[in-house]
Amino acid sequence: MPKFIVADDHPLFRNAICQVLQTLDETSDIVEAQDMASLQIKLTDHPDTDLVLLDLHMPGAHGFSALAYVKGQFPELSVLVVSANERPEIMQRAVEFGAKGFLPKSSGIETIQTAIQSALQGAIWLPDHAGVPTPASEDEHKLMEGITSLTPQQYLVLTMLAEGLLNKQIAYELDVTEATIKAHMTAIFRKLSVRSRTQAVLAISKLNLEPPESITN
Amino acid sequence: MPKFIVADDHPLFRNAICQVLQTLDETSDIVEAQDMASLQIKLTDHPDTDLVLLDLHMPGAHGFSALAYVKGQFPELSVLVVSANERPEIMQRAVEFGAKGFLPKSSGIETIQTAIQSALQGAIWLPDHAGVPTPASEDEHKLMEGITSLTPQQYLVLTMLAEGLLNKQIAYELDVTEATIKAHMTAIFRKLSVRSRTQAVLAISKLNLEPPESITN
DNA sequence: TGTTTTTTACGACTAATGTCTAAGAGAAAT
DNA sequence: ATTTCTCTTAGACATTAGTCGTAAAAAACA
Repeated sequence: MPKFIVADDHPLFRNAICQVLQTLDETSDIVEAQDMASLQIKLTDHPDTDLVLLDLHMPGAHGFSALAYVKGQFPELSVLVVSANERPEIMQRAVEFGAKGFLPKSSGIETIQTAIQSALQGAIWLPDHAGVPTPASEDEHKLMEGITSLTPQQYLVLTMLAEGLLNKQIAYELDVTEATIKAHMTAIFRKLSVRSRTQAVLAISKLNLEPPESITN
Repeated sequence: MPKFIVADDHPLFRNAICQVLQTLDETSDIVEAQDMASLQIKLTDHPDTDLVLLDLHMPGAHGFSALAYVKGQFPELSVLVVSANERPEIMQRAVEFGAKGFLPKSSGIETIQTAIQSALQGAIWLPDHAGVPTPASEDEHKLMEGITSLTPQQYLVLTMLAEGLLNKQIAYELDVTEATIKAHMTAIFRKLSVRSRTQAVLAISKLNLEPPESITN
């Protein structure tokens, strides 16, 4: 009776994945999440989850930073990245950054089954066309480690910063004082090895897999 | 006797392109540029240029923003975008944003010749695998228009902002007062319809074609 | 050549950011 | 039960960022 969490903001696709999970094992325990906030909650509520199917484009998820954060919060958790992206480098990066594999959304049912089976058994799975590994730079790893070390609240603040919000606005949204946000900012800058919010934004935008977000819309 | 400017920071590739231009017409007048600053100078020195072969990844060029800026400064100029990127949406976008076509760096010599001939004659040229057009969003066009309207100095300041530099650092580099940079910033924000440097950085990072720049290194 | 228009530049002022120190509350781990 | 970590806030302070009005310089234009 494997436990899954399917994290994807597209209801149709989420359903499709759940269907496939059912066919694999009818006793599967399946939980769904549609954004990073709900994923956080589900992960805390279900610490014995065997595998998370993670879309890196949900609200609150900024590309690989979402993967880094989840792996930071739950280091032992198995994560299978699911994305519409088909670029071989991206697929390789997912594994390099701690995922059990990369599943393109264009995959057929058998492929999805194979990938999940593989991930459940602890193996790495990648599509045939994933190509040869192209290692990430030193800086990229440092950045991922930084995000890994962020606390939940810090990650939340970072995502809101990445929306272009002022400290004042973030404070209002989270119902805390501006002083608190400033404190979080300072902590975030330290962990990401940057010196300003501008540099923080630049840093995490380097982890975005989809180039112009609007291009894929 | 057509006049060309080949703008690419990779010397080997620049040479290769120049070779091809020679084979097309030995009387060709060919000028080279290796970054946006030198391109700016060459364009001013050679106002009768027939075609610019523009790489969108040169120093100072932030993806499509470079195309927008060049077209803004020289609206009548023909530009053929040259890039290692192979994504169909990106190729379509180049044309949508005013280029005469998109030439992948992986192209063979005959292909390159065809593309240049086509561009010289005023026609649009795209690779066979460019797929169907996927129009850019309203916001994207607004943003491109904003960049188009930037003055040379403003564009320069914007690129330095996109490097994560402080106003003070930009002022030092350009040998002007911080007050001047601040004035430029305000003007840039107006034109890009943003309210802070953070939002400006977010805006132009949406025009970056290659997602994580370091991934392709 | 004389006249707009644009670009670049700057100072003064206000608002937003970021750092440091310190400290309380609560949750989680040992 | 004690320690550790996170989240929270405050105040004081220093720096950075952003707006407005204005003026010189350069470019475009008549």
